[in-house]
Amino acid sequence: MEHREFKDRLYTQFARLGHAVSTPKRLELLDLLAQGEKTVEQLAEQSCTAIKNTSAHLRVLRQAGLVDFRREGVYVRYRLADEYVAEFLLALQSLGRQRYSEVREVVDAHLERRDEMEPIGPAELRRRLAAGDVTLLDVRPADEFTAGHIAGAISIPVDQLTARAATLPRGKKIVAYCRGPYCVMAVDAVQLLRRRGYRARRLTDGVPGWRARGYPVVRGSRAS
Amino acid sequence: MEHREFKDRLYTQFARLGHAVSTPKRLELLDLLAQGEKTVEQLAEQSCTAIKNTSAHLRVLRQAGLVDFRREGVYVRYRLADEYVAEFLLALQSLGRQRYSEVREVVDAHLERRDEMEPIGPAELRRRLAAGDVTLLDVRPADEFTAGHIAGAISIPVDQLTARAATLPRGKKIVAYCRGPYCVMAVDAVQLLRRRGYRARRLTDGVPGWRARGYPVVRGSRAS
DNA sequence: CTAGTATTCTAGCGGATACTAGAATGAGGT
DNA sequence: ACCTCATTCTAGTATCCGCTAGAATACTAG
Repeated sequence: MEHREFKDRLYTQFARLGHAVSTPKRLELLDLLAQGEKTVEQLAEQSCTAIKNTSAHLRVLRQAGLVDFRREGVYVRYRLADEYVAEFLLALQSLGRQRYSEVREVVDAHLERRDEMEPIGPAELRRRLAAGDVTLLDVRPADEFTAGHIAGAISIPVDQLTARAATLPRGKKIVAYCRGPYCVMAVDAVQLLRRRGYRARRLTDGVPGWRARGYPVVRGSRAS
Repeated sequence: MEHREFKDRLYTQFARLGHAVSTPKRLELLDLLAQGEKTVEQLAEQSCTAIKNTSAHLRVLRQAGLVDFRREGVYVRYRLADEYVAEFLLALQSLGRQRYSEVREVVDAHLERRDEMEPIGPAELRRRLAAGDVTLLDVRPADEFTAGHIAGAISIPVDQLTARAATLPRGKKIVAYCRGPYCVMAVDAVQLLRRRGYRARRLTDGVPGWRARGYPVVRGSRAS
């Protein structure tokens, strides 16, 4: 077969992608980067990995063309190479959730309270935002909010929520979101808010899932 | 961090998927299986791999939950676990094409004649099929046609095309398709048909891409 | 220039895995 | 029961890769 070499080359290229996402740590790093640009140090801390190790994984991701970086002063900031990488990540996790009962079991075991959060989907939230009858709360760290948040959201990182909950309007329902369906911050936030008497629910997705639907995402530190 | 174990478990699961598609041979096997059920022997032959080796790769794919199998007499027939696996494959290859100039270069170098084939996309083909002004030709092996083909297509495997080309209607335009955008069979078919005076074009996609759009796919050995 | 910090590079170790060859299993046919 | 054939399992080897620690690089501040 004269086509052998062609096929080998072609599938070798595609396998670069597979190789890049064949490791738990790299998938976690990509998920973090889907929230926005981050330094090596931030990535290492947030993924509980040694910096050297993080750097090595980032090197692999860079060689696979999934991430890009730029120097900014002393720091090196990494980011996803483009939005299609984020979409691919979503597709991978979607297939994982579908094919692996272990994923569902692990998530249910750790976020067992999830069903009680009355999770709301992106489509319904969009309608409610348009109707203006919900307060949308981004509980991620402030820099991730700045890097990109759902239009109309206000930012209160979950570790400041105890102190700042009182600033939230009492009457309206609150919807909290965080990094994505496997992130605990929104779950914690909803639980905290409910204990204080707010009517709070959890968004099933994070910014990447919201953006993938073509819904509006805003950059900047202040929601209007 | 108490969540560490949760995250590790979760991303370890997702990494199973990545690991499964981190090898050229496994990607090639999945692509072949996207055409329909095949025996180990067929897969080994069509991927130019030793049977033992093929079996080992299929084992990995099985453990990753991407393929399923059943015994049928002496043979073991493998198939994709479900349609979402095929969609994921398409997503992976789409990102690969987008991110890797090597993919485009390799494809262009090997299928250099591709642009001359006046490739037609699925959406346009669908309109033309509805209008009834094209003959749709499936040039894959007969068993892949039987396992699933585009509604309205007729089957002439590319290696029988020389003998059977005369049965094609002269007046209508012909659109040929094969396994997908990286398969050479349709390119060869179009070239052969044009030398004989037919007006032939090539479909940019195969059955998996057609199906993923929700367009009609038919099983069975005869197109009506 | 020097000092300090963030990040990358290099080398070594241990575990995983792709490939190969030989043995074993499982189903059908005689 | 026996034989045949498709497939899988087991064992062995070479290779790759993830982790770790020490050295080197790149930038900033003074």
